[in-house]
Amino acid sequence: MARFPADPRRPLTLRDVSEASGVSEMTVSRVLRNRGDVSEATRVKVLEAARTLGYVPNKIAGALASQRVNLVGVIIPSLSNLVFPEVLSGISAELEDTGLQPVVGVTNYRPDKEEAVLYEMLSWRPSGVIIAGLEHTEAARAMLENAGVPVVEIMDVDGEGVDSVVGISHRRAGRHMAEAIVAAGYRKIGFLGTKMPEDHRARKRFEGFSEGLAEAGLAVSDTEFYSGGSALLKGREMTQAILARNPDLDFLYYSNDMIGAGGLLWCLENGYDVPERLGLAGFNGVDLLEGLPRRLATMDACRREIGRKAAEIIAGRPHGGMIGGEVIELEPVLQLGDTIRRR
Amino acid sequence: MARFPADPRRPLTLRDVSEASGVSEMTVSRVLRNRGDVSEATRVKVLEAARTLGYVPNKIAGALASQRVNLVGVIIPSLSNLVFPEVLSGISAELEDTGLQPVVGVTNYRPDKEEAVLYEMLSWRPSGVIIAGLEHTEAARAMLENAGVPVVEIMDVDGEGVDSVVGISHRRAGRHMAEAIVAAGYRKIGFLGTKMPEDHRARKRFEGFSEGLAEAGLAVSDTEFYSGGSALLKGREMTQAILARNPDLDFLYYSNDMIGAGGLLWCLENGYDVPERLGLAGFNGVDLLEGLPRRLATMDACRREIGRKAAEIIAGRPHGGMIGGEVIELEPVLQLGDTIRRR
DNA sequence: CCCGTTACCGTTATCGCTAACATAGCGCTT
DNA sequence: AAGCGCTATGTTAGCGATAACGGTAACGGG
Repeated sequence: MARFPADPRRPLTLRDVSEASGVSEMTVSRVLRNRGDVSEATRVKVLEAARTLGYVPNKIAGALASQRVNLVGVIIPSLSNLVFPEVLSGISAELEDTGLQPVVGVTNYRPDKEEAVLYEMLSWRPSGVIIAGLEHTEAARAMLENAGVPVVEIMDVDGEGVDSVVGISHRRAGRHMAEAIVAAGYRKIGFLGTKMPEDHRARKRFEGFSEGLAEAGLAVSDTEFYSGGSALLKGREMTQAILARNPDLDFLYYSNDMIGAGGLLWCLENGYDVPERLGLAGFNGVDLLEGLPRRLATMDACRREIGRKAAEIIAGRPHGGMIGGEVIELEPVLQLGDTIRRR
Repeated sequence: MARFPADPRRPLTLRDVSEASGVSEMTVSRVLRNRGDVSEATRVKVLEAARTLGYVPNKIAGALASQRVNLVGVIIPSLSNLVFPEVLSGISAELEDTGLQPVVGVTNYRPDKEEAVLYEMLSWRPSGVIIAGLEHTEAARAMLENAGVPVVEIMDVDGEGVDSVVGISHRRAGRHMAEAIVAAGYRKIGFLGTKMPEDHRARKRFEGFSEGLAEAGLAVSDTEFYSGGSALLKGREMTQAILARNPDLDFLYYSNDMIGAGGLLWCLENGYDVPERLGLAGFNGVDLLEGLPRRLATMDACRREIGRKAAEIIAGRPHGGMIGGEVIELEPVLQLGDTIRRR
């Protein structure tokens, strides 16, 4: 892999390839991008030269000249939540052969971090932005509006979006779960969730859940919140705590499957009769649940599908075409599992 | 948020800000990058103008002009493995206030995908590359060597690196586990793992494990492999299968904690005396294990620490300074938990 | 033999920003 | 008053690619 140019440490440019193959830079550029007419002979010559030199195109220069960037910014709160990697996988799959590529930014559920990440992303002039949630700082919202590229807000449809929106209604999801629980005859219901004030979706589920209970003349009897740590362990601890405080609860609704799984394990170990004496339910439908001793009731949050649809919208917009934003609401499916009694 | 320029849809540039604030583009650039001396008065003026216009700098142009890119490419096999998000979190934490920013690429354990992702990343001329594993295609290796930026290969030290290497020896990890198991008096040992031929680290653990047993005059009595699906569930199924085939096994070594956890749950449900009659161990030390009925024996793979150290190396290299690569080997810690008997 | 077509390839002018150098104004020294 | 050293700002010349257009060779029909 010898280097012809004078300074062996200078990074390679189109010119190096052009000199090595005896054609103009423009022709090399055409070959490398498969664009325009190039004779088979020179095409082979150029590719050969590029390969032996080990040339890697400089997309920075390319993007500046063409005003085109094949990146899609994806902004999510966390990677350790398991839900978001699944959304990502849906996005990647859909983007696979569109020439577009996702770039991920993580906010840790902090609005200021989200704003910073968004700013950073937009400074690379991506072809589109996919961002979790509908709640943003004022500045972030302004940036999204003025970005001049398609924006898709995902996960949640309960609120006003900037452009397109793909998600589920967490409020209705909570309400549906409440209805199912009431229908199954449970009456003294506890709620266990995260303490994070910025987890708007969990909050909306809780609100919808409360409303659903209210319609049946019920209310949440007790709540327990946590933050940080191993979710499975927290689920155990919280379950123990809430049941110690309130032994006559007959249902526990967890804001996610992980703490729900922890609660389930704890209940089984401590001899609770699930689902007769005590019902349990989580949220998300993570496939981890399949390996549990009993299948926890949950609701599938359509994570992969949300990713797919969002990517589809970005990929479908013909280069900045500002068509009106669409709102796609998916229907989460209730899975009763083995922890809600059936009759 | 009014727009002064003629065409209201034209993206903003430095010139717009410069005209709005009455100074040269260069001065605006200086203000926005906090570089060079600018009087407080003009600084305020410029920031004000930039803010009201909603200007977002164009890093593409900036990078081209300055030959500097604040991105670090991070290439990992998967996001659903839980291990890699943790590595990522270590990287992000360390990069937090260096001005550098990680950009993630996922290979799905496919060498050809890895090569493609690497090519794509290098075409953006990042300041460094962090890549999982030591095994790459020939072309990928050549790209890494000629990239002209620091490269850190992570997770594994059993092999030859391109530049710097941060990880643990999976071979020795397997061997240590074997020694601990033998020392605890187990003799008929089964191994359960992934089928993936490209999971070199799991393979190396298995090899080291076999060597460790061999030194005590033992061998792996039976093996069971899987691919895809819910790891927890697979752990159950494999455990059932291997024990049905080979009821006198007295120890099961799992290649990761998830299938180990599934196995543990299955064993407990089916009345196995763990750890007396049957010992179990996994690998990784994921904190999910804390919520299990019993603490699975495992070895911490130092995931966060690996991320930190790798990022530290990238951040510490003064802009392309090609100092010789360092090799940092971390020591995984054996945690006996409750599933290896102690005497 | 001329001219229009087609197929291929080169030239020129940016893209938006920053490195490096140039310059202007100021206070102070000697 | 000239000269010096600052500080604050402007000017110039690219960075490495691509868009848009221009040019040329080869060919064929009239």
